[in-house]
Amino acid sequence: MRLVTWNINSVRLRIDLVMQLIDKQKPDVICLQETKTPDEFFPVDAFVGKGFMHYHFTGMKGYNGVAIFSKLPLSAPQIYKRVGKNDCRHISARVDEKFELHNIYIPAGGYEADMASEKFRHKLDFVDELAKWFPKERTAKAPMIAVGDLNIAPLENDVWDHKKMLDVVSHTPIEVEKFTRFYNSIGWVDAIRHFVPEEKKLYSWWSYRAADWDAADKGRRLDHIWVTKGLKPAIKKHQILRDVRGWERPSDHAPVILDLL
DNA sequence: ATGGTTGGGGTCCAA
Repeated sequence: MRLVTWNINSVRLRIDLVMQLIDKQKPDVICLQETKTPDEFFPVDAFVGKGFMHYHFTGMKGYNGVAIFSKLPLSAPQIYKRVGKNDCRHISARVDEKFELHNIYIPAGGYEADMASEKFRHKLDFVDELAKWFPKERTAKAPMIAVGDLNIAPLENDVWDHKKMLDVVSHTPIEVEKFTRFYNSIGWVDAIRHFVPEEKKLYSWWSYRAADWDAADKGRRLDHIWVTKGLKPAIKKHQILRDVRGWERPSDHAPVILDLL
C-alpha cells in the first residue's frame, strides 16, 4: 500500500499536478493539506476518474482544508474541531478496516516566536491539544497513522541551519518541546526518519522566496508521517519527492510517500 | 538587517 501526504497549497489551482503525481507514483491513499476550497468546489471528479472512489474532506473559503482520497474503502470519517475552531485542519478515517488515518494541518504560527503573538500561541495550543487527545489506550485498540503538514521541523538536521533557525517559527525550542510531547504521547514512530539517519539533512519544504530554491537549499522538514509501534514492521520504503518542488507552478511543499505491506 | 514569493479573494491576510 502506498500512502502520500502533500501540502498542495490550493487543490483547485494544482489539480493537474495532483493528477501527474497519481499517474507517476500510483498511490493508494492521498492526504492533502491547504486545499483552500469550500467543499462544494472541491474537484472530486478528477480523483474519482483515477479510481479514488472513497474520500473524506473538509474545507473552507481561502484557507486551510484537509482531504483524504483512497482506492481502498474508508469508514468512520471524522472532522475535528481544534482549539475551539472549526478551521478544517484535522480529519480522520479508517482505511480498509485496517488502520485509523489522521490527516493534520498544524497552524504555521505567524512570524513572531513570542507568546504575545496570537498565532504563535494558537499553534502551541493546537499541538498541546493533539498531545492530550491521542490517549495511550488507543494504540492497543487500533493501529494508527498520522500524516500532514505539522509545520514543525523537530531535529537539527530537519532544517538547513539549526543555530540560525532557533528563533524562527517552526524550529524554536518551545515548539520542538511540545511537538516531542505529542510524538511521545502514544509512542509514535517517525516513519521517515526510520529510513534516514538523524545526521542526514532532510527537507520537505522550500520557501517560494528564494531566487533559486534548489541551489540555496534552505529547506525544512515540515511534513511528516508517523505510525504506531505495531505498524513499524509494515513500513517498507519512504520517498520525499524533491523533484516535484521543481514542477511548473509548484506547491512549496514536496509530496512525502510511505510504502507499507 | 532586510526583503524576498505565492494563493485566494477582493483592494489584504495567511503562509
